[in-house]
Amino acid sequence: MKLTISDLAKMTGLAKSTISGVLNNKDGFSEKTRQKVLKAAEQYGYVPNEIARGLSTKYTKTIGLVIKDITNPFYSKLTKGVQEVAGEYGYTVFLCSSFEDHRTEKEQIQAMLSRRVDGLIVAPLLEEVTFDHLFDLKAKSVPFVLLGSVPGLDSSYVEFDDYDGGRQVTEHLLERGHRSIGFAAGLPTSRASRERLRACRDVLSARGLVLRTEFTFEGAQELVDGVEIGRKLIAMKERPSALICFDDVVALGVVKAFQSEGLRIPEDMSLIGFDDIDLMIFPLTTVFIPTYEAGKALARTLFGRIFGGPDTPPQRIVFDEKLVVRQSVRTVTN
Amino acid sequence: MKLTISDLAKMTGLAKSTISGVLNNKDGFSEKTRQKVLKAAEQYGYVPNEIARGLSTKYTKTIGLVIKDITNPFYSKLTKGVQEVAGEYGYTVFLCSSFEDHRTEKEQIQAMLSRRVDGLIVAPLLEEVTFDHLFDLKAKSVPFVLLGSVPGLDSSYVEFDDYDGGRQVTEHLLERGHRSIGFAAGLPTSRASRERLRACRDVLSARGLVLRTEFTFEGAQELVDGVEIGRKLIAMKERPSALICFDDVVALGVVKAFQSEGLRIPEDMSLIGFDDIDLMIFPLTTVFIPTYEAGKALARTLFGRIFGGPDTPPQRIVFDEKLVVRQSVRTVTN
DNA sequence: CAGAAAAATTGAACCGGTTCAAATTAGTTA
DNA sequence: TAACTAATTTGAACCGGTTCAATTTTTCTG
Repeated sequence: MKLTISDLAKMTGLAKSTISGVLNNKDGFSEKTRQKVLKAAEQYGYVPNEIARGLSTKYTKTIGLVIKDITNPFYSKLTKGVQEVAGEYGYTVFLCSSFEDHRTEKEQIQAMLSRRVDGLIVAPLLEEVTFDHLFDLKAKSVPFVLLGSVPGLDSSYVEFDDYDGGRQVTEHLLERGHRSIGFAAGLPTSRASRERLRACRDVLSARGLVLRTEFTFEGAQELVDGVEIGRKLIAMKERPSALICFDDVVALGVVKAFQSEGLRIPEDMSLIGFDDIDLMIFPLTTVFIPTYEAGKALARTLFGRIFGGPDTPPQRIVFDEKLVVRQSVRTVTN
Repeated sequence: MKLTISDLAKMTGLAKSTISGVLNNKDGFSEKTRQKVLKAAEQYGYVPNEIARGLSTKYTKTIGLVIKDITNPFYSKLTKGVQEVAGEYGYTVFLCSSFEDHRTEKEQIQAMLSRRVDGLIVAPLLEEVTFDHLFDLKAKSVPFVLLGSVPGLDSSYVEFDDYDGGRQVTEHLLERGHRSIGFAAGLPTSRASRERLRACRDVLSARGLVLRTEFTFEGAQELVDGVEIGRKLIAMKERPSALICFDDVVALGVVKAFQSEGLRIPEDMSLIGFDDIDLMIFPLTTVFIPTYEAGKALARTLFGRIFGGPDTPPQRIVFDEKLVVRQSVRTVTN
């Protein structure tokens, strides 16, 4: 059915190796045969089989991207960045989603490896015990770059200064006079969330304040989680004057809950998010995170390693986070 | 470096074919050798090379997904659906974005073919002249499913009843008393947009009304496009009483523009979108489109064809669109 | 316990490319 | 034109699996 290099060889009366050579632009072929081959390939619509090529060259021109959820603007924008750079290099990307499940993450990585990707970009779930699969990658010297560093693993990574983002946000709230602050944290598997929470606690305690447990929520990930947290807050007799949300999506959920009860942000509670997603129309004070740029950086770093060989020193890239003040935080005057 | 089947053969003293057979769960092997092979594979961490396997079996356990822009919730949700079903089948998906460029779309498809994907899901750009690449797929009998039918091409597809969606929306506006309606259409390459626009015109003209050219916009795709259209509308001395937007993202842009000028929806203009995206917190009247389900259906249909062979009759699946009335359309009383 | 049948294992060819040393052809030079 | 060099072209091995007819081993039967 499909035309192979041997077919072309037969048709042109040349050797397989000649066809291969010409098609790969190697020199040492007469102009005559070169044309003959090219014409035949063109005429019969020859499509090289990258699978076969990959088998001998060891390069599949393929990279794997393992993220948590493509539906989240954070990851879709990052993915776009990765794709764009990959395209420049003639690479195609396998998209895998861990769906926030650790076992799935491992399986996906395994699937990528068995498909012999030239490299991997992984946004790993943070699970205390089991980074074995990532250490394995290093041991097998598979080129890979992580989104977010993993303790003890000396690898390339791209990350955001989430601790500083958490700091900026908390200080901003303090400056605006807030003393009672709540925190809607993400899943415990999110490094970013942990860092932001840690920073928040640090900044507060430096002022002699604490994050009260009843104002601290966990596992906020999707819009509905934000809605639920919003509802809980509304139901409380006493509310924090401001809530820091793990990301804009969760913040949107909180806004939705408040709006549906006729409450207003920031009048009834101040709100802050992270990511600065494009689809935001609510004037949410948030933290800009260069996800698109990070996606590109991840891909560039990976290609650096793929083409640079196993001795390429690990790259660490940290992007700054930047507070974007809009109108969801009010000034508290006592 | 990497362990191969021949390595295992040497280590166990068995033949390559034995290793292969056991690893593929073929029967006809004694329990003793079976264990021996399995143990060795486990112990030395053997990872099968799907590339090599693909070369002989012709199955790469890989499908290609060509969409327009992963950043758009419509496509990211659809992608999630595709991924989920693919995962069930042990398949991995190549994600490609055409970035709304026809040449890129062709190149991406070509790239997928050269990587010998077992099948393709394509959300094709609608360009009058050149569907050749899709007809080619059929000619080469590559399994593929389209998102949206292509005129003259007898292939499997999954689509939404966009015409009916456009009808519902327009009739809803008419019922609410609107007579002066605007339309922010998507890119001319969008089938959905065309259908909706056509339906809108049809319904209006059945009532003796027309879509005025100055109220008809084209090329709305991202949030910023919506913002721009919103600004233009605000600047007009006379505005339509309602605007139908190609999708929720564009509608959000319009909302944003209005809000930033202190104007309100629906008081100052009614607004309707399409998609019913999750991230919507504005009470936008919109049309629900089951993108996630469609993604699953696309994948299922594709696997039906992949496993069913070339004689599998083309499947056509049409999902209904359903108006979701919220609060962005006011009732006009003359 | 020989002989036949059944079960288990093997070896070689193949998938569609790449690679490179060896062979062939063309071009120079004396 | 013979001899030598440079330019082309080729053939065989290899990449890591799968497949299946042929062979070897085991088990069963009379």
